[in-house]
Amino acid sequence: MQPSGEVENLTPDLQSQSGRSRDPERTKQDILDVATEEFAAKGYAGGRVDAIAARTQTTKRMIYYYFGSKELLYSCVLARAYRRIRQIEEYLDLERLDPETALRRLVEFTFDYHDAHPDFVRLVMIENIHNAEYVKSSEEVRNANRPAIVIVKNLLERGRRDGVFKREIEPVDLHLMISALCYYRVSNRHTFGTIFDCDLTDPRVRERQRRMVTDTIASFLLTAD
Amino acid sequence: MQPSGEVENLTPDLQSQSGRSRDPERTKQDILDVATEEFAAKGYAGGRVDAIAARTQTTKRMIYYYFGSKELLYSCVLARAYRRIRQIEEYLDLERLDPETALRRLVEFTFDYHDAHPDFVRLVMIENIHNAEYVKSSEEVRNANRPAIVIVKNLLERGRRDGVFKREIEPVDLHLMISALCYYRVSNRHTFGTIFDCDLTDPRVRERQRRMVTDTIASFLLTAD
Amino acid sequence: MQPSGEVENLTPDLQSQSGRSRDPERTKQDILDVATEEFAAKGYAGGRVDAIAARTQTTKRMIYYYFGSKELLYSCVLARAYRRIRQIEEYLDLERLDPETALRRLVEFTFDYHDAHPDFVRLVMIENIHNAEYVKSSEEVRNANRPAIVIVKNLLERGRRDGVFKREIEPVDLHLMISALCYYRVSNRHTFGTIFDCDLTDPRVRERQRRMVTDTIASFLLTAD
Amino acid sequence: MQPSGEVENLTPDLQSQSGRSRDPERTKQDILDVATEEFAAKGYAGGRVDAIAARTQTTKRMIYYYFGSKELLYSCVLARAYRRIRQIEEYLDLERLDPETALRRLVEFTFDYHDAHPDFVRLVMIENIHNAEYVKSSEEVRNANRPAIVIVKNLLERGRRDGVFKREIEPVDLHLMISALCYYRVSNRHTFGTIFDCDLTDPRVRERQRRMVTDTIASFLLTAD
DNA sequence: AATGAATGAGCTTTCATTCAT
DNA sequence: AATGAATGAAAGCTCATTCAT
Repeated sequence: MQPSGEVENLTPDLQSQSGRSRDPERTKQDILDVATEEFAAKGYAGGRVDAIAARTQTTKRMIYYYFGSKELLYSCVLARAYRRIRQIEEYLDLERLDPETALRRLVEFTFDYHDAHPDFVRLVMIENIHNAEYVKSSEEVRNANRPAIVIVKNLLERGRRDGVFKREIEPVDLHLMISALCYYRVSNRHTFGTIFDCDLTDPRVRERQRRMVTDTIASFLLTAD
Repeated sequence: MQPSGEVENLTPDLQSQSGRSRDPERTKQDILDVATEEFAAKGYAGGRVDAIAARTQTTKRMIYYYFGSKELLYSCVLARAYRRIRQIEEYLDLERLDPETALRRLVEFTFDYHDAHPDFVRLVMIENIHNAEYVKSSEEVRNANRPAIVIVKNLLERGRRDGVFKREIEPVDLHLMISALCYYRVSNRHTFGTIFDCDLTDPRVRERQRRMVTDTIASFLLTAD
Repeated sequence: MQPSGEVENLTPDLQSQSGRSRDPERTKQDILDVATEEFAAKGYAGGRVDAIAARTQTTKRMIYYYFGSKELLYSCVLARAYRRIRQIEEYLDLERLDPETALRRLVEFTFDYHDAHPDFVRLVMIENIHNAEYVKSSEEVRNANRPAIVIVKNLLERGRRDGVFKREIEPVDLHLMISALCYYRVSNRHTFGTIFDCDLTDPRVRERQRRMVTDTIASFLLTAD
Repeated sequence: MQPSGEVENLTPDLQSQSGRSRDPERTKQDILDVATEEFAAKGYAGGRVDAIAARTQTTKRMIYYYFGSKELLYSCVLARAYRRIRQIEEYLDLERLDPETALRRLVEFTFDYHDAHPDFVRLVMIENIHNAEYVKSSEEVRNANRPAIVIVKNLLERGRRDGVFKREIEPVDLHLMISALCYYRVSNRHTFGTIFDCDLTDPRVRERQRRMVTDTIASFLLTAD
């Protein structure tokens, strides 16, 4: 396939010797990466096991060997996606900041994460189309994500105690608003962008909306009727 | 000959009395109603032409007779859904109200419409999964929905002229925020509800969030840093 | 495929015009015939839907169109096989004959039917390998075959009343013995024939065994310890 | 990584302590025991190498290491089953008994063996479904079982010489009848039991039929037309 | 001698669609 | 204008088996 002559990027991985991959864990991650793209792009029903296999170093048979079924593969994709957002959330470390700064930081982080991970947003969309069947069945996902509310709760209490936050609001409701404002512009990028003729991926638009969303949440908590 | 179990060539028996239904337009609407439910419930790829036919007064063959293909049927479903929200939007009649009242009314209407039409929300989700391919191809949908921005634009101008709205904000950004806050709690009902153990369909929750969302938008526009 | 020249047996069936069969009922029977052979030859698990399709005028798809699944096809094959033996049983008309003649006629008929229908015997073997799951589920098969016991019961009563039959015996036990003696030489044709080096399909062997089996049953009923 | 659901590469954990079992012969017997059950239960085509491995102390790989292929494993299962019935037959020791007693003993032994070994009966059924391909190929099986005819032949000759047996009958035919009457009630337990609503495993039924079968064979040989 | 990892080939089944009147 | 019958193509999945040490 490669003609003779100088070949610079001779990949030093052992795997292609006689077609067998040496590293099962790497193969599994490879499959998960591709499956994430496929399901995020086409949905669960629209995603094709064949298509995943074709873009992988392995065969379709290996997908079943490692994951058992299309459904189980989808579960693993989703579990990993939810695990990742949670891991990063832990780095936030809002406790040391004053309430308003902490709030702004939380919103900005949420904004940035959604903006940077459209595939995660799409997986969540797809999971909602399936009535969250997998999330309902996975205690892991539920447990891993609930702490998000605790973070918001602690922040709210601190802000109110300090007299900075003027509003009464349920932690879950605040979390919902922040999520909504960060999620929608990614999830509905295509319909909204098309209908209103604006490019939601444009960096300038992103910056403008990032400030607006943060200000909206802040102005709500910091004022009162 | 066939024992239990579904077999394709089940004679359609009584349903299509004497073989043909009298009213083609009614038949088409019937198909569209069922198709809307099916696509909203299962997505485009997950939706089954057979399943639509089975819950219709006609046969699968008629779907192809009237709509040509699954894709065209989906287009019609989407077109109708977008047409409907637009029709109702026209009743809003915000011009006669003072800016703040008009703004609150706009948010409340948007909130109520999304809350009352989860199938519409799901169709929009599905269309986004498909990268808005249909919306991109349909001038009708685009034209019918753009006026929404004009409404917001006029309202913003009037509010600023009157000195009521203190913020500089792009009409499209305001529309985005209102939509996001109303859409997310319906679109992500299942994942959000499951993870944070709250019922987003509960009337009390709805009322609380309706007020909160309206206040959030209002407080943003009516205040300044 | 056929070279030019005189072609005597031009089958007058219309079916092969443009590849579509005109007669669905005939197609179904065709599939059932081939499926009977396939399942009888290879068992349920060993039978291949592809193999059935290949020997049919239709495609594999049609098998699913008409029968829904491999399992349902197998059910239909079995139902038809049981229906047939029952239909023929009704022609026996033992009532008019004296008890001994009637008994001999019953045995001979049973012998001949098994001998002439090895595929039926094989289907029964296969059904027993599957613990009669289909027979258990089919009221039709059970109802259709139970009358066989009534025939035996009536005959036994008549024979005892007339003083011809000297033995006390349960109808179901007599039926079992007759069946066993007629069934085994067909069901175990291959192992028995191979091990003991005899051809159980040889007409002379069949005649000898037919007489023997009949005499065995008769001698049992007509004598007493 | 894998949530619920069976996946192939489940680590075999504790089972093969330190990776290797000490006793190869014991392992082989273990595999044969499980394989006998599996093939007897599901047939050759229906039996699964995976299922056998799962219920064994070893892995699927070992089955291939020791037996080479599914087919060879099946052969070994069958060989062992035939070897066993033969071994026990040798204990019969009919020579010392008078002809009628010996005959009754032979029938009763055959009856009891079949009744006690339904798996053997099922293996023979399965082998017949496969047209005795294995038995045909195995000189061992053929040689080991033919003596059964010699036993019957000697008995018949002795009985006729003594004037006790009145019938002319081929040894192979007598063996066939005895086998048929003992085999059928086990082989067709499920279909016969279901259709005629009787439990052929009930001890009282067994006793009744045991006597009947023995009497039938005896009455046939001891009487003449 | 023994084994964990991997797999090609082929299985049953499903799907949107068209044929033929 | 309307429809019953049929179907090609491809999907998800399973099976006995071999690779490579």
